[in-house]
Amino acid sequence: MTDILYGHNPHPNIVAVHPTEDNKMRVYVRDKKQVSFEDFDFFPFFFISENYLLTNFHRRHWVKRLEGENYFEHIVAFSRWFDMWDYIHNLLNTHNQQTGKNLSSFTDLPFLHLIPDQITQFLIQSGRTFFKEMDFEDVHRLQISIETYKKPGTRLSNANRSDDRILYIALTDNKGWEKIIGKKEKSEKEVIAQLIEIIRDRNPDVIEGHYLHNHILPYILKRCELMECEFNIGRDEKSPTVCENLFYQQDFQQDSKKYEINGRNFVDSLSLLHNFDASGKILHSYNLKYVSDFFGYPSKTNQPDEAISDAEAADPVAECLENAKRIRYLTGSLLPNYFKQAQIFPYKLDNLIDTGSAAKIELLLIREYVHNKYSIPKPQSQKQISGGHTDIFLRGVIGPVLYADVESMYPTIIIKQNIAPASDILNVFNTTLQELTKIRLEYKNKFQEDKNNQSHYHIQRDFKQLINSYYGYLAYHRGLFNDYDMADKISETGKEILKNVIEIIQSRGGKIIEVDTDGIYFIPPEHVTDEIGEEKFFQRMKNDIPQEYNLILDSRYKKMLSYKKKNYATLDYENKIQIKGSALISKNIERFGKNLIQQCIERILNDDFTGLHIFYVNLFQDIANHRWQVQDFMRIETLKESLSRYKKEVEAEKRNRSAVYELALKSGSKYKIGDRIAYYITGTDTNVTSYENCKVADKWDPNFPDENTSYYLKRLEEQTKKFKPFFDEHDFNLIFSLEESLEDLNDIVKSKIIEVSEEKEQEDGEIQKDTTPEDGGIWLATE
DNA sequence: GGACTCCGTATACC
DNA sequence: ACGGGTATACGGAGTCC
Repeated sequence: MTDILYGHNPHPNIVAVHPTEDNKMRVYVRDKKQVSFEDFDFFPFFFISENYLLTNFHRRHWVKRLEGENYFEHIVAFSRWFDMWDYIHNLLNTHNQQTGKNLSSFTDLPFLHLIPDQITQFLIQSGRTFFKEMDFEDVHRLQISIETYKKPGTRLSNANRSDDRILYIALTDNKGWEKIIGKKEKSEKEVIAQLIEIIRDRNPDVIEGHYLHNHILPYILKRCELMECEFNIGRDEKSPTVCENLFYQQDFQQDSKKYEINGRNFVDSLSLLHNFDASGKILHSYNLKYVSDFFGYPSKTNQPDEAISDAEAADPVAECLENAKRIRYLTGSLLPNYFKQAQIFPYKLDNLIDTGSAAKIELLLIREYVHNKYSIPKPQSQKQISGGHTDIFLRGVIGPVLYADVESMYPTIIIKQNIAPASDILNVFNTTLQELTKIRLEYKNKFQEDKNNQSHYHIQRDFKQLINSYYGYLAYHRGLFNDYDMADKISETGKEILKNVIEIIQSRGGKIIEVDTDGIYFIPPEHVTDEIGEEKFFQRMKNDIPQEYNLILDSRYKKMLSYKKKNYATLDYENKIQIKGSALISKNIERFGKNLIQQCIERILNDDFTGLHIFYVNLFQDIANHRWQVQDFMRIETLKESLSRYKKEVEAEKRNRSAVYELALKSGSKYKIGDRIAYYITGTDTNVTSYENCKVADKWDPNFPDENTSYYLKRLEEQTKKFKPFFDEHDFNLIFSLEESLEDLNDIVKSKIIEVSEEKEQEDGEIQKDTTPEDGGIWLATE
């Protein structure tokens, strides 16, 4: 039943939806080249639990008792959006009177469940979704790039300054059309008028830009405001509206503006990139040229027959057009993923882009429950559940190494064991997971067939993430259908599977290095000496585990530096090094420390101990003699709460003082949440209290360096200490000392491997407790 | 005053 | 508006000798 996944209404070719003034929903449909619309009834609704229904509400509404015994067993519907809110205000008042509380928001009413977005409500109610029966290229997408003038001497163009203005606007679309405006037009007002005319004429479904919400739209709207003209580009001929995303973080209001336009979708390539690289480890910047090149934009410099002249490169008009093309390329690669998702989830395209997985999963459930007129549950109260299994067996420099993992372990467990929330009577959870898995595999195969098609890669990647979130949803404290027992069952099953694989590897003569949740690093048995042997060994091993779980040989490595649980580095057969773990790559470490760790890992993995020694000596002396830049030793931290809240908490002794906040308070300038402050440690004593001895990085003067050398030398030692376990003490002291060795260190120093459980015994001097598996000691005796 | 523990925060892995 | 648990590093504050 794919209706459960796509919604039960087959209405094709929907490209936009918005509410009209008379409380209908206007649905725009693209047929070949024309866009038409039709208005449909819309009944705003919410879920409510018995006993809380109002008896004295006289505006038009319907109360429906839903089937089943889940907590929210009534749905209340209205003919007008305003009436629904009226009802809710009455609910709040009644509740406040009865309880003496002073609740101000519907989110505080535990007996009410409301989906706050009108369009999403409509899509749930009607079973419609966007883009059914359409191909991605059928959607008409327009890219926009603006070139602004800035007053000489200023850093950025400012729409508020009368001198600054829009010079050119470049427009492209996915049909290959391109246009520059601002060359012929006499005034900025004419440029904007021309822009509006073009948008209305071309009539795109999607308007795309880089920094669309933070730069392009606010700039254009500000200029329109100053010139007292409308930017009415909506299909209803209205202007964009701002949704001040007023989400409150403690006592501080953080504003992030988003714009909406009736009848079209605004897509900011920045959001797509942010979703692509949420951890911030892949992309080094969001600069348009950099990111489009990263995704493989065929730039002119790569095409010798179309050589780019210097004049052209410096031409702002050409550059502006080039930017629009780069946006088109970027969204062409990243947007199909959301196009596909929009066919499934009841969201308007632009809302879908910044929605989390839990919300998506939940709306699939709710849509089906509404369709079946079935009651929906409330969240279970929070409870600690078990997680994945992690362990480390060997520390040191080890090779060769294999990495095996159970493919999509948690989702597979859910499907194979038919796990679903107890409240999910209609079995939507498991059904949708299976359907989403099919789609993921379909796109994974498509990508295997054509590796040039990046959009297939992105689709399978995001669907994989979504599928993996099904486990997280079960333990999500706000999830209506959460079920902690089921989440527990999944992670316990996962632990068993992993322990089973560990035993199999050990029984076949392999040695485990490190395991985490669903993957295992191990040394193949000695008789396995090459890639073919490894593959054969793995296949034999694989036969020992239950067929429904797919164990795969994910990768093989020349060497591995195993440090602690979740902290290691690998060296592959192309000599590429990958470092993992917060102890080894944390952003919290100063740049010099990060460099040091990287050098240590690189040189240890390559047996270059002499080089490492020289590097260490040089670094030590650079620090001791202030031969470095503030960027090398400053630390950057983000203000995570408001200064007033910080002060309050410190005074109440609920929180420790912290250097960044003290600096922000001292400076007197206005800092807000999210601001980043770079600072360094001053003073002379090694063990200074950092919040009393710190300065903003800008104030460091290379001519009068006042950084705390002794503190930073201590930091240096702290980082090098991490590598102590890899050597005998004598060897370690040869590398990390200032003295010159008479011999070549590469001839005498050797890195070593330690059995971690043995080490534990030695350090603690304790009898080993039964925390390790009963067979843990058997194979340790070998070698 | 140093060594130790405890605790909260930040970051990373899967 | 918001998936989860497991793990390491680190600074501050309190405790003990």
